[in-house]
Amino acid sequence: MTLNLHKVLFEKFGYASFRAGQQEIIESILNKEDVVAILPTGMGKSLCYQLPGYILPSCVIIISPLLSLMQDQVEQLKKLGEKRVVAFNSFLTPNEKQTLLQQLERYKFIFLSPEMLMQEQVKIKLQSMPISLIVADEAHCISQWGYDFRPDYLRLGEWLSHISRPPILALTATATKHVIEDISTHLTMQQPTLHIQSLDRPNIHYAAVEIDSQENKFERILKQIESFSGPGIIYTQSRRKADVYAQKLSDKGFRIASYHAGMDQIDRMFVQQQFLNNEIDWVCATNAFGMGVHKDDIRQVIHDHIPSSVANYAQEVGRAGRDGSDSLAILFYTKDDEDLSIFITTNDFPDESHIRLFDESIKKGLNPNQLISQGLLTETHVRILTFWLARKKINETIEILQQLKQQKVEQIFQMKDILWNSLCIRQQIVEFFGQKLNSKPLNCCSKCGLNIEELIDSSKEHVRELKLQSWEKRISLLFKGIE
DNA sequence: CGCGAACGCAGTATTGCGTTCGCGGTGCAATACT
Repeated sequence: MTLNLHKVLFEKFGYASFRAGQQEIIESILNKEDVVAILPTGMGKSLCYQLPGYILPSCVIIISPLLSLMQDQVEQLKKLGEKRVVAFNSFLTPNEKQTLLQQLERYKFIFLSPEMLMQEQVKIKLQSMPISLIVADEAHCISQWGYDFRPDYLRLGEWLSHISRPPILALTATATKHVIEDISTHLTMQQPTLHIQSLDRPNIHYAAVEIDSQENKFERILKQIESFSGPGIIYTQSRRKADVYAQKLSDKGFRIASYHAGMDQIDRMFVQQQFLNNEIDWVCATNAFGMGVHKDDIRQVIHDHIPSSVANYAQEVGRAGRDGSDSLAILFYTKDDEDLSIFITTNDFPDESHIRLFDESIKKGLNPNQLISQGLLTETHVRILTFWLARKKINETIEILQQLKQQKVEQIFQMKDILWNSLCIRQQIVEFFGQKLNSKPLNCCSKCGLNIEELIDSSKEHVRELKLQSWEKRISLLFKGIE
């Protein structure tokens, strides 16, 4: 078995050895176990389902949260020479969809959103097909988005009960014990095998800096990107601020663009591509930016606010330093940041009046979409309430949503506490995810003592080494291609 | 909730002040229109 795996690894992917955790995960999958795998960003998660795909007899279904992520992975597989790969999503025309649906079993790797999986004709088709493996990519989304944003994530359990259920693999970079439980519940896992790598990223150095006023934040960020270079991401809390900062920094001569959900899909893809191609050095973005951005040499992640949870923070800073070289995660906060964070994360929640309004309109047989066009409810409200009121009584729904809202507020306080107290940031993050930190790197974080000058030197040195390495690697791949 | 921009007013300057208004994250799919 082991020999066989290495053979496939080399022949299909061109690697001589596995990275930490990969082999164990793949062996569990081939052993027909349900698996929850937690691998830090950049540790080769996709290989964990791609390789078994070549060994297992039938297809692999990958549930993916973002269209851009699907497109990326499809392209990646195509580059490896795989033709039997497809993303079944709304980029397809109705005709293309019908055609594809009729010949879906021809494909080896099929990417879908949870929303698409819930569609009746997709359900029926997948019921009739042999499936070897189901993968939940970025599985923390089940917990993070399912309850109050994209309820189709919570419908996966019901969906799974209607197909001949193969083993399931859940992949993520960040999950607490609670999130792991959520994942296994909603993916109907009985006793999943856990493969958990250390979440600590020793080459990421943390800093939290208090700023006396909102107005001074920009000047401080400017100073920051002048002294410790990019490429990097600046996270802001609003779309407008992302645009304003990007404009101001662009005027100062930085190669930068903004990125947020208010932009066209095309523009967003363009910015991401420019960043990956080193045509710009900075992206100033809301939390819309990041998932699926496979850029290895991100040197800085700057925050202009307090993130809405430790999990979000870990995801965002985790995008730095995938190449292993020293990187900086620096966060600027003012004491009043939390007010806006609380407002933004809880504002969308349907309250009791929304819930009763929705319930009454359903009982009267009215279409809830009317309430949207009257401006009484948002689309998200309707989606969330449709989900909960179909499963819970009205009073239970009110209570559940109130609790969820309260949890959101608590998550902000947890984040704030990590920044404000005097303890090591790294240690607190690692412990938040239920792990133990064995050792701290030099220049660990702003609370342990951080010398940014030293970081700049060492990061330059490491980048130089890496460029040499990748040159050798490129040559070896070239020869492989000729053979 | 809390901030900043825009507005309105006074009334003889190109500013000052109080008030109102608008804004504030994350995505899918499908539809309508060019």
